Amino acid sequence: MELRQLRSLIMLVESEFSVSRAASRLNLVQPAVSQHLKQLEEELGTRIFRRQGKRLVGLTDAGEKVLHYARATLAGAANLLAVGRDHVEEGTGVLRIGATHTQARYVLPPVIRSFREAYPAVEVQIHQANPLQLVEMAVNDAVDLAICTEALDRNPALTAIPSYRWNRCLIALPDHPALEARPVTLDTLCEYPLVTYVFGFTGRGHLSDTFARDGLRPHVVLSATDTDVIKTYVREGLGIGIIADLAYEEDKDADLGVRALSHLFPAEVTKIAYPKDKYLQRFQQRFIDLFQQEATRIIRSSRAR
Amino acid sequence: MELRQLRSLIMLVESEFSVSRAASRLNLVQPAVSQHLKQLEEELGTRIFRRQGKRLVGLTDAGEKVLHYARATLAGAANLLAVGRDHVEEGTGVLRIGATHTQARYVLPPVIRSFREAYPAVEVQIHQANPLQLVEMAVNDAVDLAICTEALDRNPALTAIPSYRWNRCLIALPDHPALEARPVTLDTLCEYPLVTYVFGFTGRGHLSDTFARDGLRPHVVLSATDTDVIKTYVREGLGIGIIADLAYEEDKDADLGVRALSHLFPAEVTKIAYPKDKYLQRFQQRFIDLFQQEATRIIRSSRAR
DNA sequence: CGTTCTTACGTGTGTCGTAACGATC
DNA sequence: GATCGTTACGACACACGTAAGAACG
Repeated sequence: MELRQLRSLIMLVESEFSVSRAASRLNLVQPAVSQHLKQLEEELGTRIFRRQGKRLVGLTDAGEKVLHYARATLAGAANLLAVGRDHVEEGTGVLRIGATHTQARYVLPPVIRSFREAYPAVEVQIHQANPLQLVEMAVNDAVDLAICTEALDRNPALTAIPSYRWNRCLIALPDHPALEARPVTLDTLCEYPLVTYVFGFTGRGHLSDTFARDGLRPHVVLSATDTDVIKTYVREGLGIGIIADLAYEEDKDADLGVRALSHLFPAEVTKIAYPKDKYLQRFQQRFIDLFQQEATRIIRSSRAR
Repeated sequence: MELRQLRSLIMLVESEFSVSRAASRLNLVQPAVSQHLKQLEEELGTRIFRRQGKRLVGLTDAGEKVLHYARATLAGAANLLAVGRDHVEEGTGVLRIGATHTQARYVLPPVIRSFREAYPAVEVQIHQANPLQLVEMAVNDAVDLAICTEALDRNPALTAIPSYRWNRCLIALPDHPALEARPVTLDTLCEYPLVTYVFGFTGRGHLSDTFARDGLRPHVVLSATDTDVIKTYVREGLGIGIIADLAYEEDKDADLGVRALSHLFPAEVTKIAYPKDKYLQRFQQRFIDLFQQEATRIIRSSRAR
């Protein structure tokens, strides 16, 4: 059994079972990959591919298990090489971060800035995705670190480090009556058309739960995956917005009224995660540290409101 | 990076850093292994071996990490092949069991018997060792399943399945006064010379703790790693014995008096363990099931006393 | 008929074994 | 000087690329 055979298997799966595409992505010719797959299946002595004619269209049950261990094997090999790189080309390489829109747009910029000062030779990549995608990307080593609030701590294959707590705030046009309520209650929020996140994004789960627990039905007129869209439509007068407090920017959002909502909803915890047993290079570890530092700064500044 | 290089690395470590021995154990010539190690070190770009002249004498810090991931990588590969074997040569292979003396001598025989009936083509190996060794053997894949009472659940790399509870009993020559005490107390046990297990073996830890908690100092005149030695010296009249109740055999030990001690000491739990994420072949899974069944039988028969 | 995988074949890389050399106790 | 390592070299294997053939829509 050879590592290249496993690479071919995995790339095949990630190429929707097109041998040709897998081959070109591996910088190989197609017959080479065919041979890898054939040899692997022969050595195992079991069908691992589902076929339609001579086309491969999926994995058998055995194949799924094989895929799992193939990933584990290559992950081990990758970690091994990472140990080497960490000791030699110190401070060079690639840092692949997976993050949701909220993180990428409002939290990461200052972290990235100080990281790039410390490690100018490291190429930083940010891959934006939704929480479920981020989990999968982290598990399959499509990113080195995943940052978001949901789902990360549900997967036992990941180590998730809690980084900071946040809550929501209400934004509205400055003259909107909702801003006047003392205090703002769940009922207040239900009186007006709401603009907030799509389910599964940025704490929307707990938000819906809270309304439901009080038997309330908020009138959501628009749900978006990112905060900028929400702000835009609040400015359009479509309704009042509920966003993550860390997404309210004192300077740029001065034209919007804001009220904290932390007394109404449970706090959310944003985490940073990576596969258990992954070898973290020094600059990756350093990035986590920087993120944690920045996180405490964020908390302080949004508490100030 | 090639798997054979990792095999050479691991075999080198397991051969006290003798390249020649590693080579012969791998059925290779010595220059081949030298080349593997050289290539590996070159590809990593870091020293991974500590050297004295041209002799390899140990690993650097980086080398230790490399070794860890090399093991993880090869474990993945082994699991992958196991998936294949499980689907093809169903019911053939090798089952390597690590067990303490008590398990091997008193618990396993009936399990092995029924397992061999079900899988006559599987070669069963029993490797006797102490609990700490068993943990290491399980982690390094020197055995497939490890069975003992201590230490197994302390290692996060292992899945440990609790199988059965047991406690101790007192054995003595039939006319010994200790057998007459109603009830037998810790004080009773301290009145006579004691023969029991060595620390670290077969529940000796909790035994000592219990005496210590009452401020008692039992008079241990002989400590052994296995029950047969204890029985032998009890028969010699050296003192009274404290052994695992499951090690008292109704038929063969009829010449010894016995009293349960479960009211004095905390129960012990024997576990069966294997590396997390190890692929268990069907017959391995079946062995665990058989062991669990036998375990419940044991409990019933020793409760009967 | 284009797409996709298989089969066939040649070339070049590289792995391992043999053998000679060097170092260390 | 015996043991254990490295270096040098050659033979065989094999992995990959090219090219032609076969199934599928």
